[in-house]
Amino acid sequence: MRARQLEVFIAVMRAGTVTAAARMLNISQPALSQILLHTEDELGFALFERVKGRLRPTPDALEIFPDAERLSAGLDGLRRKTTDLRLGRTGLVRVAASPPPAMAILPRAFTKFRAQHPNILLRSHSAPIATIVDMLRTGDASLGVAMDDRLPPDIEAEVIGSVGFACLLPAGHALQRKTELTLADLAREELISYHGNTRPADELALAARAQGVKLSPSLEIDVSISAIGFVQAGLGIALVDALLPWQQFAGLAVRPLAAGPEFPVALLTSRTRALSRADEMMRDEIRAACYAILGEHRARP
Amino acid sequence: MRARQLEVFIAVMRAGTVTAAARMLNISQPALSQILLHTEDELGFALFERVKGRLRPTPDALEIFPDAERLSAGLDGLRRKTTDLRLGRTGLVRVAASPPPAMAILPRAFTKFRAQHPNILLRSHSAPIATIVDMLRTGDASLGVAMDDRLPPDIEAEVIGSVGFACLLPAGHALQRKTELTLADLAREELISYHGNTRPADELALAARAQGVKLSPSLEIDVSISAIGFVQAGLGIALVDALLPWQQFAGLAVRPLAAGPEFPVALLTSRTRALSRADEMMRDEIRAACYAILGEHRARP
DNA sequence: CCAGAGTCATAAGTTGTACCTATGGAGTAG
DNA sequence: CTACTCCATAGGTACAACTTATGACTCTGG
Repeated sequence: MRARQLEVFIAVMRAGTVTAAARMLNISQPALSQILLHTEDELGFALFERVKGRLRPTPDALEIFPDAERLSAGLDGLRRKTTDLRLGRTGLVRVAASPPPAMAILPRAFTKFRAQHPNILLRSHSAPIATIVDMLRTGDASLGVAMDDRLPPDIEAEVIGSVGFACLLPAGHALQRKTELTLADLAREELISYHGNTRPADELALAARAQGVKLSPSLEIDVSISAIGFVQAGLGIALVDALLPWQQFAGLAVRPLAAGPEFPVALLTSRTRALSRADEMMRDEIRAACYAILGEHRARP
Repeated sequence: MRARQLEVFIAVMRAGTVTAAARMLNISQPALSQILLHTEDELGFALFERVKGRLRPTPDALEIFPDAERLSAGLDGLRRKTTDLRLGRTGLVRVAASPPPAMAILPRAFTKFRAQHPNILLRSHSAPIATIVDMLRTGDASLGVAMDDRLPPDIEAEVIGSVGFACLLPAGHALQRKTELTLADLAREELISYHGNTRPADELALAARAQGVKLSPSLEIDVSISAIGFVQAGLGIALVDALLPWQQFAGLAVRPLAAGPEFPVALLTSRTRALSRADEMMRDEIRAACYAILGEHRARP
């Protein structure tokens, strides 16, 4: 099985039809059809049953699909790695992070790192946690920073700090007079917060129940940074992580949430991939930057 | 990077020289040299430094070597798996069958199959017909064997034989002197047979009416094998399928029922699911085993 | 029941990869 | 200097991977 045959097989399995798979791979339908037929001929057994002009995977195809996917992803990762090597000959450190740490922690860590290692190329990816895990697995990133420490077993999560919640008030809101807010203060407010079935939403609900408060989020978001626009528009008070540098944004006031739950800040690495020396140095800088920034939070919240 | 380029790179890394690597891969030295040069050209950076006519790996080559080795090993593994699948050396065959064929046909079919394909995992489920149909639909089994050919339209039933009824007499019963029994012989006996509204019960009643005989089952069972205990306890004569190897059980005498109805023996598959190659081979073995066993029945009933 | 949109397969032709054999240049060792 | 080893180049063949054009089949909506 050649690499191309692997790609074609996977595309057809994912797309369901030859035509759609050909579109995915940006080649013509007959080209893909030929490769598929030739692959089956070489393998000696059918990968798909042709029934009423459609394709249906055979059990044999289902059997090898997971391996094929893993291998193809590995090949893609290697291709990306080689192009990275071509471009940044002296080295490349890729960090994938959720938006809050990407905006709060990485700028400082990258600044320190760049000062010490000026010719190492740095790359930052801001992505949701699932993508970060995927990038670590394929080698598209070697370090990750996220606000969750419950991760698959092949990902190592080192908790390097924790941060509470912040309340974002529209400019001029009455609650702005208090230096910190409690869940009880928010009971009758219009709330903007993480949508249900996510970890922060669960923890907020849990804390509210424990304090005998009933919260009623009326606007749900998936990433905290998207709250900014809604708060500026006066749609309500946002309950989000306290890590993002909210002070930088105009039109809103930030107040810490007292006695609320905490987010862990975790440094992620793949257990199946070794770190380069540059990666290790970056890891140290991220640890230090996180420590420093959380210290500033506590000093001047 | 194509798969072949990966193999060539690894061979050169391991062998140290182009010539030795070409020998390892059983190709000519110029062929391998070409592939290597072309690979470097495509990658955009050198994998080897040419110094004094010899090759020395560059740091970049060392960087990607572990990934390349892992991927190449994975590809080899997939190739081995596919050839195993083609030859039917690997896989899992799950057969769901009613108790009579499960005990009479599957042992022989599995024995033959195992002799030819020792590494294929076999799994047998003994279940009532409704469960068999369910398992075929969900993919929990790919083959079914039952004693009924009237099945839902999404289940294909191939009749591979038919078998009559057998009478199980308690040891020492008066009728034991006859070599075969008729429905008339059973008219005034205590009978153990399938409970009403099942196909065998209906067919028995139909045949009895056609022959002007009135049967009076006094004990109803759902699966034929459960008759054994009742017969051994002297509760009556059982009228059951002749397929199960009743001779194996002590304390009862077996006599064929003459001029009685017949059970079809059907091989079941789902019309919406394809068979793996291993499944197909097992299907052939089941057909053969059924043919052989029914032949033995006719020869020595 | 037919027209149109979708499916997959086939045909014919182009390009480039992966091989081959034959040969040349360059370093090393006797 | 010669013989040996190494790698690269030249020229040619077979096949894999594409292209466009086309046909056969199935489902669906008027």
